[in-house]
Amino acid sequence: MYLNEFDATMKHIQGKWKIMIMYELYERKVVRFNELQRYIASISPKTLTNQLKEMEKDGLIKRVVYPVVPPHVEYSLTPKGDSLIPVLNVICNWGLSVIPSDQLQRTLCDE
Amino acid sequence: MYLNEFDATMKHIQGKWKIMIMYELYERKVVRFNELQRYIASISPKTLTNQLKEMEKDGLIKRVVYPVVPPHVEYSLTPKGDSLIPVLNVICNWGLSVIPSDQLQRTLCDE
DNA sequence: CTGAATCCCCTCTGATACTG
DNA sequence: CAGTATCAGAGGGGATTCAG
Repeated sequence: MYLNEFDATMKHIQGKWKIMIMYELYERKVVRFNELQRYIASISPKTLTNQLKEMEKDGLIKRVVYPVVPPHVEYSLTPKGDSLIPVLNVICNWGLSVIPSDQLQRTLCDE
Repeated sequence: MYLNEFDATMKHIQGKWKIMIMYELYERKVVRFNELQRYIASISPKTLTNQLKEMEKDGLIKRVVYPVVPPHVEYSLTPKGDSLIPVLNVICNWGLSVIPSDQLQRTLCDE
């Protein structure tokens, strides 16, 4: 089977919210579960959990649990997650070139 | 909503076989339906049709019909499709960096 | 040869309620 | 606060058959 590398990358970024999660972690460095849920307005806790678990398993993000009450969990990008950011920018910039400018609302490219 | 550009690009490359189709068209320049079906061994005609239609609608590929019997249809990349190739290479190369080298069978990156 | 039509399955995601 | 449990829906893709 061909295209292993392509699929390898795609597996990391497939998932409706992963890029948005990456973006939030990239911007804010350290974010809690509840914050992600608020920033990404329409995501359900179940889906957020799923995406975070996959990303953690893929080595893109780090999950740190503080054993306190109430629970406190922090998510952040790993170096591997950081290394994916430039790739996302390339993807984003190509998209920029194919969207009619009057449909652009806000760009995250090159931020 | 954010991330318009990213989603715009992703819409173009999402679909289980689109990258493989892109790759075949990039390598062979002009390919017929039946050839694609053979090159991409396990794709069903229905799925192949779907992917080609979407890609044509997205402007990535060009479809030329010769009104003869039996039918003769040729597919090729458009300039827009060509412009996506470097993006695919970036994606592919990142994947190359995260796959253990002993799992690599064949690379399409930088070809 | 190039698809279209049909049926089936399966994964992903959403909505909601609940727990330690 | 940070999830888990459960139910449900939509869409993508596979297998097969048929048509112009």
